[in-house]
Amino acid sequence: MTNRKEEIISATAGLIHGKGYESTRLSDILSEANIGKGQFYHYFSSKRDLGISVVDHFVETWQRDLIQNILQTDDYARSKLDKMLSWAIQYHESQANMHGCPFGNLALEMSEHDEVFREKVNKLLHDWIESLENVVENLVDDEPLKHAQSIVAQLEGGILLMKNYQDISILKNIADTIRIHYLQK
Amino acid sequence: MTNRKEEIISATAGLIHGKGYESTRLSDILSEANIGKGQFYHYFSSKRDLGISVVDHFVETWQRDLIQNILQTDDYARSKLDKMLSWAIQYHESQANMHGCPFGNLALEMSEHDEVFREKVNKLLHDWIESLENVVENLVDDEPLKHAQSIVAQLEGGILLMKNYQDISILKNIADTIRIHYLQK
Amino acid sequence: MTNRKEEIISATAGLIHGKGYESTRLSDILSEANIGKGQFYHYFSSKRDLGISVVDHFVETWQRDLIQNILQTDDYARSKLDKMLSWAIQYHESQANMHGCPFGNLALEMSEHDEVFREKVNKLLHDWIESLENVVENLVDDEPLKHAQSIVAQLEGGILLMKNYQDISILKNIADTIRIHYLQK
Amino acid sequence: MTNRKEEIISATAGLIHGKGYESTRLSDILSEANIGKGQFYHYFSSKRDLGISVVDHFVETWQRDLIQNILQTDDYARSKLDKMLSWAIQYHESQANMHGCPFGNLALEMSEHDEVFREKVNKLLHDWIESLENVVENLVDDEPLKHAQSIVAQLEGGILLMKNYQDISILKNIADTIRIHYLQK
DNA sequence: AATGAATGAGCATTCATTCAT
DNA sequence: TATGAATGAATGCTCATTCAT
Repeated sequence: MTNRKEEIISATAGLIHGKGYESTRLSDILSEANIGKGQFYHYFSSKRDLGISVVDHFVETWQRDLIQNILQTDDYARSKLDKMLSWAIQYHESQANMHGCPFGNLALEMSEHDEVFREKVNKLLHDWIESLENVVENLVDDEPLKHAQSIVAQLEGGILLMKNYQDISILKNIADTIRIHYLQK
Repeated sequence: MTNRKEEIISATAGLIHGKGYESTRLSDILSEANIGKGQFYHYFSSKRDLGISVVDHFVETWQRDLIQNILQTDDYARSKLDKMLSWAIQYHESQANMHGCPFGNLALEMSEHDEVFREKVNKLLHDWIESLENVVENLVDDEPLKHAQSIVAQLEGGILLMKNYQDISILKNIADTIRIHYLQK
Repeated sequence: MTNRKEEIISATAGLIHGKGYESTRLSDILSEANIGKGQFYHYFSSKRDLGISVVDHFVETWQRDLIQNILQTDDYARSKLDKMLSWAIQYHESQANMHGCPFGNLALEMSEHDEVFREKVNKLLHDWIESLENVVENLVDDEPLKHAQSIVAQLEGGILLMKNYQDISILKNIADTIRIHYLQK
Repeated sequence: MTNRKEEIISATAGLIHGKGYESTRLSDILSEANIGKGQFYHYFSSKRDLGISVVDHFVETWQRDLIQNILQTDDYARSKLDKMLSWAIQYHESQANMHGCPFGNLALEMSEHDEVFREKVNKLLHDWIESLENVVENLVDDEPLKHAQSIVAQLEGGILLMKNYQDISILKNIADTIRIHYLQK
């Protein structure tokens, strides 16, 4: 049953988000998903194969929750940007430990090691920026792409700082600064 | 002579910058520094001991090149911010591969694994933001700390995007956006 | 099947008896048991884990062969003491090299290094002395505990001398002396 | 100066008594004796060379303190045996931790590994038993050698038990039993 | 007589993957 | 489908000894 495969992917997604891809051992996955080695290799050909499925899983979630359900709705641009910022903060507030952004983490860990990981992360970041560009062009006069890049960079950089400070307030400050710049007038 | 120790640190700094701390194997260090195992453990008590020395090495370099020689000079605030952005771009342009920011990389890799690494990275990020706050308060009317955080976040996030895109132009875009916002008037 | 685990324990028991715990290298165990490293760590979490299993194995054997089957039977006290001495001599005579008493060896090697080893050895020695005390109280008028301690000490000391002399006759002399003292009248 | 060599031997004697020969690392010796590697290899050709000197040192001490100054004096036999027992107890009482008998420890650790160590320990044990035989022949009617062996075995076995119990009272019990047997009449 | 840098074989352990059942 | 025994290269580290100065 494919449910089992999905369960393994979900269980591993949490591990990879928290510890990174390399530091997530097969044994961690096995005990987290409560399966044996044979079953693992029945569903996946290698740890990397699972890793790629996990990235796909993250991508699907963000495509749906962030891009489709927030950035590509019929809402007002101001509202969409505001919702995106709230969504980001709530995402990190809901975690017991501040693991950071799964894509930011994977971007830094895997970009130079594995081209397939890099491209999948790249695609998501690109889609995010592109969708945000369409939102932002209603809010600025010039070069909406650069504004979208700047906003995403601020968020990813803010999450990086937040993770290192282990303090969510820095991400909230960043969100405030973005709101003041683009929404307050 | 202590030169040998410095050589090992320098050689390892490049490896850790490029591959991360965990993925840098002792065997990589040994062949990069052209030494044997015994010699390594003569100078360092463990891989982690060396890792900490490497972080200290990065911190010293940035404290000198970025904070002292750019942000804390007698220069005009506008000039300091401009030089910082140019320095960042030149730093990444000079590398064969885009390894990203050593501190950003370590922040994401080590924050949740090793408190000593986290604190050292944290101290540098904090000093950077603080020095930048003093610069920025001459350029904005309100809450210079948040502006400094926002600028550092944009740079770190921009470097993260750059590394994943393997394209430096995105970092240049971010620098442009910062210049337009703070310097152009 | 758990047989494999037992095989490893048995093979290692001989090595530890002959060379001591520390001097028994994992590589010795691996080639003696004819297994690979991975297999070893499949059955045991560490060398120490195996070491403890080996001590348990020795304890079980002695509890059965010496304490239950000799000292705690319904036999006459004189007969029990006599059988114990014969058992001890035969134990060391049956070995190609005189490795000494596994518990005496471990007592001296491990007492100050590892509390778990010490306690396990301690328990066996204590049970031995206690069972012997019950035997001896039928043979002496005063303080059977001290007599039991004295007999065990003579045997352990005699085995120590035997091992250093590499000559079993000294142990036989000790057994004679004990027989003359407690059995001849 | 030869004083330096003696200092190294003395410092190492304590280490080997406490930790055994194998577990005493060259680095332990170096820091205990406060010397560098070069100096060590100036005085000794190897760790084993030092180890043999340490055994010689122990042998000399016991030859003097036990055999000459107690067993081979003009004292009464009863007094000599009594003094020997008191000397043994005081020897172990004066130590912070109960390291056991240096010769018993070395006998078990080295007998099967190194013939030179074995022979040196053997010689001392033999001399001890021989001297004690001469004492004991005044106290018993038959086979004084076996009595001397029995007494030494009881002491060595008692020290072994004492070390494993980490309780000196068991050695005192053994000494009592020997006194009652040979001295009380 | 002395220093400590350098060597390298050896150590216990980890881990993704394969294979027999 | 599923189990977990088996593999073996690789990892970080130890340690007695040698060597250049």
